Amino acid sequence: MSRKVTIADIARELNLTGATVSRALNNRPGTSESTRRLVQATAERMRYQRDRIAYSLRSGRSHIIGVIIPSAEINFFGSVIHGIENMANQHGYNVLIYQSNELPAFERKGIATFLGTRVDGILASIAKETTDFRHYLEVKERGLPLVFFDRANDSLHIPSVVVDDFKGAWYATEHLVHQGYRRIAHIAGQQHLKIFRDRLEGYKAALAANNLPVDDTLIYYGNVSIEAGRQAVRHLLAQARPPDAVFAVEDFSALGAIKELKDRQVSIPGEFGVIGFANEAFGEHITPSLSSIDQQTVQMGKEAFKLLLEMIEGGAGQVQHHTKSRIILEPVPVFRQSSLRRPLHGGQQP
Amino acid sequence: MSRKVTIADIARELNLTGATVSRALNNRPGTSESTRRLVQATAERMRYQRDRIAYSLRSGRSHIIGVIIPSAEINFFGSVIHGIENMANQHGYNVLIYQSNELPAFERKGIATFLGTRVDGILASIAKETTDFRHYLEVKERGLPLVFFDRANDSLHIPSVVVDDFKGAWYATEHLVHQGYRRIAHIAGQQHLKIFRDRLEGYKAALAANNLPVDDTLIYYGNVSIEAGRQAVRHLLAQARPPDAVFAVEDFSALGAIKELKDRQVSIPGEFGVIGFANEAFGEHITPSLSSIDQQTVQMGKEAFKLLLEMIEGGAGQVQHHTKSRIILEPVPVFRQSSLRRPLHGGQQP
DNA sequence: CTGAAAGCGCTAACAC
DNA sequence: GTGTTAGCGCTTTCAG
Repeated sequence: MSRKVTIADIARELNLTGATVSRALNNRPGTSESTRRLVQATAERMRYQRDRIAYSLRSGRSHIIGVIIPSAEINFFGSVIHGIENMANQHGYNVLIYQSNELPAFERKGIATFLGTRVDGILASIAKETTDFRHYLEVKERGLPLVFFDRANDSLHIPSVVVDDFKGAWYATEHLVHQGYRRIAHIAGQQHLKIFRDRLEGYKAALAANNLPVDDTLIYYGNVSIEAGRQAVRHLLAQARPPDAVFAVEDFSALGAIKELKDRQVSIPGEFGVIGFANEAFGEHITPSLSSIDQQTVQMGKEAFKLLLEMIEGGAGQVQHHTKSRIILEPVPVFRQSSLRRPLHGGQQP
Repeated sequence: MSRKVTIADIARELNLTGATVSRALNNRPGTSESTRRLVQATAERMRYQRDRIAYSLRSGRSHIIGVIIPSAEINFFGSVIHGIENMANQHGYNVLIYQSNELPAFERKGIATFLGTRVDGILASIAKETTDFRHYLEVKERGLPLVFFDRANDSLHIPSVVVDDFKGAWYATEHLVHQGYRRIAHIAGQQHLKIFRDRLEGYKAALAANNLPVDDTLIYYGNVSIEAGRQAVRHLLAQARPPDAVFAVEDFSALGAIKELKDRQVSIPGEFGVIGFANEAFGEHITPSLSSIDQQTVQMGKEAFKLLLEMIEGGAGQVQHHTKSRIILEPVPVFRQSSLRRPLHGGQQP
């Protein structure tokens, strides 16, 4: 085990002192051009590598950011992490992962270890079970930069990066209208989550804007699962005036709906149109392929890191005023077979 | 920004000295029961939190492990990370993520930053483009615990956790035999990757063991993609004596094969059986649903961490001898519609 | 332009 | 049992 080479080693080698070597390595003023070059060359030769722990202790900066996600197993978050890590890496930061498993207790533990590790900032997506947000507010009060992504909570006044769920739902619903569907149902998600509420509102608004009535009997409240999608279809088709299309709050409900419709020999998209939300990987491969709304996951990760970085570098105090503290990404519709019964072209409007 | 509370603060509060407080907090011998309790209570009250940076600098241990993966966007790795992080968390460790993006240059950079951060160990899955393994050998020589997962390289003699690709391929192939298929083709992957070579060998061995000839014209060498799967089917069906089933080296090729077969109105599994490898999420949802071999991703992450932990705690030197340095996980067949043309039951053997 | 010295917060040796 | 001291590796005053 070859011992690590330290600044002291280099200093000894060159008959200098640690201070000078440090200055030279960091290109700080107060060293002659020649010694700086000499020092840097020897450092290279000796394979010197700055000890970030010591650096952190001294400087108070770790160049590490902490990221709290519900689970790395969920595709969506893997994709966001991808965006975060790539951007962080470009800026000399590393990424510490912590999974909440959707439980507030883990969130608190994650924040605690992050504080101990002196991360320079925290990115977080709130756990489903979290209703008390004090641990997040404490982070803010400590002056540690914090940015939410995807699952945010506006009332906390903490910067966030989210996708525009309202608009995405609007796009999805309006697309079904343009495709000639007239009774459009909605499979809704748990209403205590803002993202699902927003989608419901977007759905309603798009109907209204297109002079279609909002019929509460066409809204099915489920729990975001394949089974909920199946149940929704059973429920909707049993009605006196059944719908001819459905916008599902996310892709798994949409998948359940498609499965149930196929079981009942309802042709998609001919008799019935389906569109989901999230653009999960499977949507492209099922039959019929699933139309959906893409949430720009990688971009979300990148924007979240950039916002955090501004806060870190700007000094957390001022950021609230100087930087845009709420970034809303544009959802991107992805139209596939499940909702297309007429050719797509530019002039879709009536 | 309320300043951090340190051991010194507690000591001052109690008219003690830092050393005693430290001992008490860490339940180390040499403190009276009463003071220990007192100290711990005050620490709690003052919301003391141990500074891990200082701890690390002093102790040389960071309780952080570094994980190098090709990309967090790939499902498989997200799932492994899930296993790693959960297990690490249980043992008081945190996980630093670094993506290689399949490039050795990033791997080297990742290792360098990990060394700087004094991670206690490294878990890595080798990038596809990596052919020179010196950076990994250096980690080993420095005595820093290192474990490969999934993408390993035996010749380096570095501990690893992998799934038994040979056996998985054997299971897949033999299953097709048991289902009555007699001319079984294989869509192979790039042969410079060991995992793909092993699957090819498992396929051949299973055929031989079942007294079926290994016919080289039934092996298609592709590049692991949907398109390769389609090409393979086109190629195979054009032959004088076409196959009646195919074992694809992974699920995307299998998916391509299914798409092409459906386009050609070949009935699955009646006329033609298909099985893949990896048990990707989409396989369950396509039509027909895809049979595959599960790679135990979460388990892989957990085992990898446990092995690394043994090395960390045991002292890296001895581990080579004391611990099982190569863990081979049992692949788990998942039989679905694409390969089932007779009912499954216990007595499958002829 | 360079050196000496202090200190980030913690723990481990060695006193007492 | 508790205190004193030193030091992990680095940066940053303050002197020279």
